[in-house]
This record gives sequence, C-alpha cells and structure tokens, in this order.
Amino acid sequence: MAGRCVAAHLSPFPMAEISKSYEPRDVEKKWYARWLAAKAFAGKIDAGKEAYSIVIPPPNVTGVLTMGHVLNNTLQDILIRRARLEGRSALWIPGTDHAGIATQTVVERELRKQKKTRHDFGREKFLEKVWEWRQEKGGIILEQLRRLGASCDWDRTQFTMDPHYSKAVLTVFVDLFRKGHIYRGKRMVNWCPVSQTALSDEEVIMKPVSGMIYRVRYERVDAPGTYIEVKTTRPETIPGDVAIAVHPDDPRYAGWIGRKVRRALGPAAEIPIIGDAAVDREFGTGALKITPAHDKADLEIGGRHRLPIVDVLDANGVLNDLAGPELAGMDRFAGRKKAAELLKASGALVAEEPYANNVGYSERADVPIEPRLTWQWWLRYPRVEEAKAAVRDGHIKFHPERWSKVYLHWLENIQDWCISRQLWWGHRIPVWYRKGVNREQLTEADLRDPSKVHVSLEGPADPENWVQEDDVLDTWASSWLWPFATMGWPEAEAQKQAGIDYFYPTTTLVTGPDIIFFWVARMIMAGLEFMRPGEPLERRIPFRHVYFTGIIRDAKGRKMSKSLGNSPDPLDLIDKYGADGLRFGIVSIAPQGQDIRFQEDRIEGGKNFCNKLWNACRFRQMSGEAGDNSSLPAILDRLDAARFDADDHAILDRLLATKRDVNRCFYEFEFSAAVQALYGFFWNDFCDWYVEVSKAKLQDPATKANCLAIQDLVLRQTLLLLHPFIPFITEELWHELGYGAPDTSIEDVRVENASQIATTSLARGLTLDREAVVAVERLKTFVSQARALKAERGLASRRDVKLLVSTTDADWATIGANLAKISRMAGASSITRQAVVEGAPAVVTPLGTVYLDLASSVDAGAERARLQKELEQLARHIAGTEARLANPAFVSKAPPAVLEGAKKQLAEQQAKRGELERLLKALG
RNA sequence: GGACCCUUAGCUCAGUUGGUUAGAGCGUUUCCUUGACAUGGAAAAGGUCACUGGUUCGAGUCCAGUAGGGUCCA
Repeated sequence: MAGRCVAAHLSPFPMAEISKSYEPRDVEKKWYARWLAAKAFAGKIDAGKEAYSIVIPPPNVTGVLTMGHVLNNTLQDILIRRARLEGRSALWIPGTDHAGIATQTVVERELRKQKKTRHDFGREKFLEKVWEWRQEKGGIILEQLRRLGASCDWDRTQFTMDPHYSKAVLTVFVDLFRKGHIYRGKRMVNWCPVSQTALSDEEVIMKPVSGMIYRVRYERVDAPGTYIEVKTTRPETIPGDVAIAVHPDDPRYAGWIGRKVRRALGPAAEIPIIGDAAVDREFGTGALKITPAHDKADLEIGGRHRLPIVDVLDANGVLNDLAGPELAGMDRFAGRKKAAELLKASGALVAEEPYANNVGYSERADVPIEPRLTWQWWLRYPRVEEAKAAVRDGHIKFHPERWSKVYLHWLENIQDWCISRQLWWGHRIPVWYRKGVNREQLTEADLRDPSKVHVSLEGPADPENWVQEDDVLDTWASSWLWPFATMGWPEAEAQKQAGIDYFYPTTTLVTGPDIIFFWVARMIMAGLEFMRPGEPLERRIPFRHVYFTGIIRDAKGRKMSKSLGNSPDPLDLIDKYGADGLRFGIVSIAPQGQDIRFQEDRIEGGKNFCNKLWNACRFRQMSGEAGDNSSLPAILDRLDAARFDADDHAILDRLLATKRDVNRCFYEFEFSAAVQALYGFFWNDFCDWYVEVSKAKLQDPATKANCLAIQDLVLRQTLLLLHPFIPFITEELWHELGYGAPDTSIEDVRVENASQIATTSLARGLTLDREAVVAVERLKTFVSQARALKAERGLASRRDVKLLVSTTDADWATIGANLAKISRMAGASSITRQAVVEGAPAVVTPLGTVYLDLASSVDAGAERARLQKELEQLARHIAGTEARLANPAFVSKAPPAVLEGAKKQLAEQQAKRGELERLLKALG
C-alpha cells in the first residue's frame, strides 16, 4: 500500500455528509473490490512480523453457502482480520474439496436426465464431464464467501484435484504403501448400494429404525418335527445362511450342536448347528442364524468354523440367483417382504413383531448400508501415539477443551481406514497390476512383489503390460493433507514460494465437532508423519489451536437440512441485513461450545447495531468540524486534560476496560462475549450516555473541542475493535471520519492495547480518574430515578419540569458540576437545592432526595403506596445484610473487602431507609 | 451400555478462580417523532437459577444423586 498522506486530512477538512441510515449494499461492494484490487488479503512472508495462518475447512465443491459456513467462516475472518490489526502477517488459504461421491452423484443425475449413465461415456469421457461441471459450477461457494467479506488470499485458492495437490495425495499413498501402512484386503466393508462404493466407518450414520423382527424355525434333519428358532430382522438373507449357532454352554441346546437343520428359505440346503461362545444367550431364542456374507459378526463366526460364504445380494442391493428363484431380482427391501410371505406360507414363520433397532445409513445417499465382503485398500494410521500426545500434552489446544476427550477416545479405539472407493471421480490409486495377475488372489507377499504389482507416482515404464487399479481414494484421504498440501508440499520450490517455513504450523483451525474424526484427527496424523521428519512434534503438527463451533439449529432445535427446508439462505440474509449485520448477529448468538438456535431477530439486531454505529458517527460529523484524526497521537494531542469532567474520564475508562475485555475474549476464543462487550460499551456507555451528555458539552465553547476529540478517540478505537466482526461498515466510517488516508485501509493500522493508550495519554499529562466512573454511575442513577419519577406522574415527555434536591454539600457539588448535562438528560428546566420539601413526590437517589415541584395537587395515597413498597423491599435487603454481619463466622472468615462492602452497604441502606421514612411521614 | 453437554425472565441465551439487590437481546405494557439513529429514545412489568442432599461464613457457580432434553461412541 502507498504511504499515508497525512497532510490530506489535517483539520479543518470538510467531511462529506453521511446518509441518515446505513445502506450496506454499495458499501460492501465498493470495499470488497478495493480490498481485492489492493491485494489486501495476500499472505506475505515478513520476517519482521509474527505469522498468523488459517486453512479453510474446504467446502464441498458441490456446496452452496449454509448458515454453518457463515458462522465458521465469519469466525475465521474475525481471527484473520484481528491478527492483521495486531500487526501480524496473516494468511487465510481458501479452497474446495472434490467430494468424490457427492460430485459424481450430481453429474450422474444430470446425465440421467438424458437417459444416460456414466458407463455410456466411459471413465475418461465421464471425467471430462465432471471437470466441465466443476469449471462451471464449482466456484459458487467461494463467490458466496466473498459476499460475506471473507478476507482469504484468493490467489492461493486450492482444489484437492489440482495437479499439484493430486501429486501430494499420490505421493502420500506411495510413501505409506512403501512403509507398509497400506495394504489390500478382502474384508467386510460398509457398502452403499446406491453409490455402489465402500464407505469408511465414519461415513456411516447409525439411525434408530422401527421395523419388524421375524421368528423363524428351522427343522432338524435328524428329527423331523423338531425345530430350532431364531429371530432375525433380515429374512431375505436366509438363503445365505450357512449355519445356526448357539452358545456351547446353553443347556437349552445341549446335544444339538453338530446336528443339521434345513435352511428355511431359498435353495434347499442342510446346514449345521454349531457352538460358538460369541452367541448372546440372552438375545431372542439364544440361537443365531449365521450369514457370513451379510454380517460382520457372522463372518467372524463363520471363519472360526470354516463355513462357506453365500452372498445373495448384488452390489446394487438386488437379490441374486443364490437367493432362489422366488427372490432373485428383487430389491432387498421388497425381498424382505417377500421372504416373510414365503416363510409364512411354508409355516417356517413362527411370529413377527415390531422391532426398534439401529441401522447404519450411508451418510451421502441416506440409505441403509450393506455389510459386504469386497477387496479394498486399507490404511493402518501412522503416528497414532504421537497424535494423542500432541493434544494430551497441549501442543494442540482444543477449544472447548472437552473435545480432546472425544478425540483421544477415538484414537484409543482406532480402526484401519478403508481408503478405496469404487468411484471414478477422485484420485485414482497409483497401483498397477501385471496383466494376467488375478487380483482376487493376491497375497500380501504378491502385493509387495514388483513383478506382480507396481506402485509409483509415474506408473510402470512399460504400461502396455499393466492394468491400473480402478478404485480412487476416499476424499478425506486428500483433505487430511490440507494444511501442508496447500502450501506446496511436496515440491521444494512450491513450498518455498508458499512460505511453508513461515506459515506452518498454522495457528488456528476453525471447524465443526462433527468432523473431528473425519478430518481433524487425520490431519494431525498426516502432519506428524509427513512434515519436517525428525523435527520436534510441535514443529510437525498442522495447527496449534482448534476451535470447534457449535452446530446451527433452527428455532425448534432441529439440525438445519436441505430436506427439512429449515435453513435460511445466507445470501437472502445478506440482502436483507447486510453482510456485517449477518456476521454480527450470528457471532452474537454463538457462545463457545454450545449449539446455536438460529433466530432471525438476532441478525436484525446485527443490522440495527450497524445502523447505530453509523448514526453515532453521523452525530460526530454533524457536531463540529473534523480535527486531525490521522493517528492516535494526533487525537490525543487534541485532548485538553484541564477540561476533563467526570464523563470524559468515565468513558475513557470504560473504553480501556472494554479493550482489555475484548483482548481477553480473543485469547480465550470467546467471540460472542467480545461482541457482547462491544455492544454494551458502544450502545449503553457511549451512545446512551456519553453522546447524550455531549449535547450539553457541545453547547459550551469551552468544552466543545475536548468533547469532540474524545468522541474521535472513542469512535476510532471502537471501529478498530469492531472491524474484525463488521469489516465493511467500519472501513467505510474509518474513512468518512478521516482516520485513514484515502488509499489506505483500516487494517494498515495496529490496534493499540489499553496500556499503550494509557501510557501515551499519561505522556500528555492525562491521568485517568477511575473514581469518575463511580461518580458517573451515581449521576446515571440520579437521572434515571428522576425520569422514573416523572414517568410515574405521566410527565415523561415534559422537558420543563422543576426538580428540587435536598442533599449534602458534597453531593450537591457533584450535581452542580454536571448541572447542564443532567438537567437536559432528566428533562428538567431547573434543578435547585432546597433543604426540605413537604408533601411533593420524591425519590431517594445516591445524590440526595429528588422532589418533583408540582403545582398541582399530589395524590398522597398513591405516593404513600409507592414509598411503602420501596421501603418494604429495602427492609428485606437490610435484614439480609444485617443477618450476615451478625454472623460471627462471616465476620471472622470473610475476606476484608467483602466485609467492608457489606458494612458500607448496610450504612447506605439504612440511610436510605431513614430518608424514605421521613418522606412517608411528610405525606401525613 | 460408555462418554460428554444442557435445564437461569414469555422466548433464545450470557453469567470466567464461590462474595452486595442474578444480566442481555427479542417479546410484552405505557409514553415520546426533542436537531445521530423510530433500524430510535424513556420508563416499567417479568426469575423459589429443573429437583434433592452435601461442602462452605456464603452456592446459579463446587460435589453427589434424581428427573427431563440433546449429542457422540459402541
């Protein structure tokens, strides 16, 4: 950025008039374009600065912006923008992942409209179609993030199918294969019959389902008329039964083991009754049908007893010939019904009853998965122990901390990862089989035999003799490399360009707890395995902090989903409330660690806050000519310590307290608390009080300049503090009020911390009077009570009420010093001191008793009731305080400060009671 | 079955080492277009902090248990 031009905005310098209400649309458009043009979001290597980096959780390339994205990315942007304001070199890397199943499904759906399948095109042509789709539609969500104001370094946008990224993915595969972490095996996997691919355990969602359970009897071959009964929810798999198992110690079946029964359905067969300790005697009848092809536990039992495997289902979930002619060709669900009917007809069905159980569903296709025995590629996770240590020992900190327990528990029970997918869209596994080699028969030794299997990035030198593996890798097997593959790994030159030495490990990851296993844990293991081998753990981890957001739910607490249609379109919300309004609103309802119930009125609140900010700045602009606002020292130079009154001291004290508070919130990842603190300070302390008292101060030529300088100081700091949350409006106002030269950005400035401001102020002879805060609190209460007194008598809107005060000399001095301000605030034409007033409506304030000087008669009865009520309330408090002080244990054990506080409180309460009693008496 | 979270005003939620009379936003009632803002201002009503015990001088806060709701894992 060009250097700032101070001379251009020295006072006096007429400011353009700010419009009456904030119109976000043009402001957002204008500033985003300028930021892009200035390359303001570029992550630059700067040895003089501390690095701060974030990699975006790459949204699915088929995705559109959801409320979850809004929250997640707003928080990342807040962190990044704050880091810039703190003088760090910030980098936020954006990108998308290729979402194997989702993307392939989307494109196949389009093809289906033309009555075609991917097989009509073949692998290569189909992939061309997917790329076309991706070029056309795959960038939508990134465009939408720009509307939100996300300050990503767009020049670094990554896609998990980019050539360099693919190289990283395949390099990792080859490396892990060579290290022996990857193997091929025929195992029971979670099979999705719709997508027709294997899924990892993490992609299966257990859902409670209410179905039927069938009690089926199998007739003994050796003893016709004698039956063994089993309970099953899946009668359609009976043709795949190869045995009936009972517990060997089960007395009910003593002597049955070794006998044979007739399979109850499907091609006729005699199957044995076997004894296996894995059978749960408590469940059902204590007998279990064994269908090794369709159940993981059955497969294990079958293996132990060397039983055959009869697979009655095809890959698409349709029953095949092995199921017998009645069932063959039927879908598994239709087959289930039919099987029940057949069993009923044959008399084998003893009973059927409703049954609730948990069924695994495919996360993407939302259909029940099928346990299915197939050849797949598996990964034994590397660095499991280190991954545990990284979190357990605090090198990586989870916020909220409790998620580390979930993380550690998963790692304790970790299972090998099925990384192959039977898809076309994705990273094709870099394995080639020698022509003629039977893939179904490969042993572990064959796999490691270069004459049979070739594994490399480049492929075999004689491709004509080899056939490449058809499967691609799980998408997560590319996104687990995200923190370093986005920084050029494994190419040395690309890494240098990206500044991996400077930006890795990244500082913070912001994500949802729902992908703690999918992504967070795996990234940690990948980082530990591949980054900076041999170096200490803290240099290899991918990030230092992980912030887990809550999940956004609708007003009824349900998860937002497309099918429910209960998710508002964030872009509509931006149109309606502005990006800043949406950001402010969503952050304000997102406390750390809890799920969030979405309420649109909070977004409206965000917009209202922006409008308030806008108008406070407008007020400043209309109040007087601009001074030199070009820097903090320039503004401080305009302050006149001699003109400071209690309100000036108090607002600056509150400003510094708010800065400290916000600082702490950032340190502790308490974003909603930060927003709350800023809201409270700005709206209540500044707008509702300081701006109002300014109106009197601005009338007085002696105090005007100082008051304007204070407003400039407060507004400048407020804009800096608010900027990460609401970047557009703050940038606009920053310039409107002349805080930055036209060709600079608010982010070129560093946000000063509270002590820096205090020190700089001190150097100018300004010592903040902390006592002033107390005085202002009393003045506020005084005004508020006086207003209430008026309101009670229907005089709230009258500005010409005469107030009388009976009070001490000291309190009258306080009132006198602030008379013009509080008269205006209370809507009084005069406030005068008077010893005692008889019979007028009155209220006891911290600065004395205030009377309403009413010419009209007083409703003594109502007045008495009001005072009586207040007296009763006070009496309860006094009794409580007295009881505490009368307790010797309290007096001897409570800390002195608490004890003093209680004594002081009692004295105040008693004094107030005396005054109220006097007023009551005066009423007669 | 195991782990974790939640239960505070009509609604949605804050409440950071235990310490005066428990807060916010929205909603509600009354009043107000006064020269920043009606996307606003003023005033007010509204809570036995789920329940039961315990620790403590003192518990919304710490501990144990109970009830209800939720999430994840098996």
